[in-house]
Amino acid sequence: MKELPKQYSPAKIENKWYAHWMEKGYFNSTPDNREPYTITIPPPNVTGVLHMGHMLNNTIQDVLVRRARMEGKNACWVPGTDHASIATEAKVVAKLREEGIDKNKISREEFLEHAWEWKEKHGGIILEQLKKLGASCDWDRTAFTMDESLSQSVIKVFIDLYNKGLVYRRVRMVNWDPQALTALSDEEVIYKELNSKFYYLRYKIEGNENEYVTIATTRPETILGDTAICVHPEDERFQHLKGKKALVPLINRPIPVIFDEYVDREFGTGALKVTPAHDINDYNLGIKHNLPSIDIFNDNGTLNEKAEIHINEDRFAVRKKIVVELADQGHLIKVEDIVNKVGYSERTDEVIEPKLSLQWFLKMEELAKPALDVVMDDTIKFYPARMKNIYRHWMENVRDWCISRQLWWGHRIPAYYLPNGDIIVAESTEEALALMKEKYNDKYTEADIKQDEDVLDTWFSSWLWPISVFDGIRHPDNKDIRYYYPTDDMVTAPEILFFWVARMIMSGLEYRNEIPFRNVYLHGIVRDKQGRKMSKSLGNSPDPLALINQYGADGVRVGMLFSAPAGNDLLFEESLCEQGRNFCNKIWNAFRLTQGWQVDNSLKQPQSSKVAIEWFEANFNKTLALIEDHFSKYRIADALMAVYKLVWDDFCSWYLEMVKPVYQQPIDQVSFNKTVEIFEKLLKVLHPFMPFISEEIYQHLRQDDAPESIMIARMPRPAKYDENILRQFDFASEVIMAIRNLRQEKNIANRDAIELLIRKNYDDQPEITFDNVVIKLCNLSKLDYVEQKPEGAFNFIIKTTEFYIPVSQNIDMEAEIQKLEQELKYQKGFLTSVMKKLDNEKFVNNAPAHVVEMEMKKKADAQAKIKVIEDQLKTLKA
RNA sequence: GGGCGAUUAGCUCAGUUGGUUUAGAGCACCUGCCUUACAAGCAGGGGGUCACUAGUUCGAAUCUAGUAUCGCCCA
Repeated sequence: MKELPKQYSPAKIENKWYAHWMEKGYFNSTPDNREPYTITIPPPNVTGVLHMGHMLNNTIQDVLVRRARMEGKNACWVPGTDHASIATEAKVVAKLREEGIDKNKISREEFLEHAWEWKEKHGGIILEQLKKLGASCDWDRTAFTMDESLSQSVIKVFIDLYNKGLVYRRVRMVNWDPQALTALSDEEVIYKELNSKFYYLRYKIEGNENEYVTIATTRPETILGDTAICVHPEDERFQHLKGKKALVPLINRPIPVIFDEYVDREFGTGALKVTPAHDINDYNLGIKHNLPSIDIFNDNGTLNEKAEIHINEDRFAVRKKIVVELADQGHLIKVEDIVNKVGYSERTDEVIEPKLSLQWFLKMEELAKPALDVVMDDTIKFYPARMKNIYRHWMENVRDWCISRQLWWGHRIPAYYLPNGDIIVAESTEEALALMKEKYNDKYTEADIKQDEDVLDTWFSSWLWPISVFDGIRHPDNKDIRYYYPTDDMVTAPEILFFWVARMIMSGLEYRNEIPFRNVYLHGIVRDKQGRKMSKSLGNSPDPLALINQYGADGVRVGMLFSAPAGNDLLFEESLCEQGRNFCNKIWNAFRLTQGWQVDNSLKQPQSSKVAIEWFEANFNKTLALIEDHFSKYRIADALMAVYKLVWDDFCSWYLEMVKPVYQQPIDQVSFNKTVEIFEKLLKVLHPFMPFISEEIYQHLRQDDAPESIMIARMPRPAKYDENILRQFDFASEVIMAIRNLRQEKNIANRDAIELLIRKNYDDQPEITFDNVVIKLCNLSKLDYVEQKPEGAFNFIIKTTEFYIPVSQNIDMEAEIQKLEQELKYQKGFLTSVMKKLDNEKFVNNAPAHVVEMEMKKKADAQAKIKVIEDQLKTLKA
């Protein structure tokens, strides 16, 4: 037999098996008569590279998919990427700039050519990286949100929603990103707490030389866009200002003083400057009081001519300058420190400018209601369930979704504008022309219509993902969509619950009249050990591929899952991967051990091996049931831990030690075959978590008639098992541990054989099932049952059975007595606590019968044990 | 400011409608071992008044209220 290395080395093995699986097409799925199991990947950003969050996300999905496949389901995991409008466009613009090309100087078509070129070259790196992790995606189905079929689906949906009156175009206050030069949805704005300054500014009252009104603001540069001062109608301090006008400092524009209960009298000075063009609340006030809006900003965040001063200077530069000017001219009363929240662009990290802008919106209210219902009534189950509350809160307060973006990379909005202001929404220019002709005859020609320049929000394509990857929008009755939809599980992070999960549910209900998935598993965010989010700028994120090189994909998968109890953020530590790698090594060495055995088929199976096998099988079935229960609750970390202990503790530490032949002795045929069979079953249970090493060893062990890959083998199902043998083993293992402990305490080397004498009390019959195992694991030369306590022996008590180990050396009687007295004290304390309950009439009367019974048994056990200890103490002291 | 959730061993977490030996796991830690599968290992061990206070109950880590601290979401 070939010599196996002492240490498992994953690199070559992992590449070999992944290539093999691909070649055999095991990842591919086509509809058949089996039950489907479907996951659509949360499409990573096409500009992205693999980070730890993806590792966790995709490890979980792969575990679920591989398990389902082994359960005999037709498993389909659809991979893909989204086109990430803003991020990709930013990358392409930057690349062009490096090449000396200005985006503004080239046409839309030329730009898109560059963008596609970039995508072909750099997009999808992340999918290649997922292969290193072992992801069993059906790569033939790889989708991209700008593929033809998915693009057409997006356009179709836009048109349909427009025709239903759910999509509309309107001037509204939007979140403007002055760097990306586009509007963003509310969800793309991240509010950060900042230490800011609160400037108290006084405005002169028109016509009164020495009269002022003082306001407080964090954004002094916006005074140039003020169109009113607002105070509370019941505020005594400002009654005299009724009908008066204030003058905006520096530019002396008169603005009215208005009265509205919106103002918080306690906050600031109680007087509020109103800038309708640059604050959402002011905007609403402006509408109510019919105020003009003065938009003082250019799209790039510099001031425009409406500001009158500081034209073309940046908003933050102007803030600094204007404070000085206000101070010089006596308008600045004081400056306070204040903590406030400022919105930043999720993509560019630029400070968001609230801006009035003509944009496309999707009405959410009607779509949200049914999407809320299916989650609240558990048609779609959330794991962890508490996320339902968060979901509900959002869905009940949902606002219309701004879906247009001032970008080129993405799905161009299919709206065509006519010279008379009419809008035609159509799938193509040809169709738009046809519709125009229908409506206006030959009044206009193609030259008169102009398509909207903007594209749709990327999420407006992602929200169709579970449908569009199966082409279910364009062809609602195709075989794939009918078979795979609704999908089974959606695995994602809570941070995109609203961006994505909620909207997928809406679109699913709208376009399939059916939920998109049955379960949503929300895992936490991967953080470093100090609880900080992993990020490039902090440099606290390990490189996933480097980790895989170092610990193996199996090791890293195990490490990720160990730290990921359901729903919690996980604090990642590299040592967890090390633990995963060590686990691989343990499995590998168990394999090496069995490989080294010579089989002698003339040998009779020892009783100890027979009983070991019976015990292991019972234990295996019990654990399988536990693992299934964990999976049913999406407790994947717990399921893994159960497998880990089953393999390491039960199989390696107990079972193999029990059946292992003496060094250089052969093993009998029956035990060998059974051991291989057990090992194979364990590998199957391991496979979803550790696909590579399980396949490698499976291939060594498998018989010719077994499935040719563990990937397509069947997952063992729990069978009935004998509780009795588990109980007997528990007792035997207690005895074994006690003897090991005693050997260590008394310095008796393992190679020195010892004798064990057992004295049963209370007429108990000896249970001899595991006696041969005890003899073997403890190196006993003799095991006997006796009536009398022997002289000159160490002893211990388990339950009410006394154990003696005779020795020639002197025994420290004091120490033995002390040990027994300590145990006696514990037992008496325990008995007291039990008696407290049993002496309580209310307890005996009210508690359920089985609880009282249990307490009675505890009492009897404790009393019996106390008596044994006391008897022993008596003899020792005599 | 509004809402949600958490607080159990040094760390990360279980603890399933309140009752299974006066609370469990993994890691870390301590002790002893190079015992021919594995030192990426083996054998053993210590460690918690379940955040605090009151209440409900025969019985509370578990239910209720309040307090403190932390986290997340939203404005």
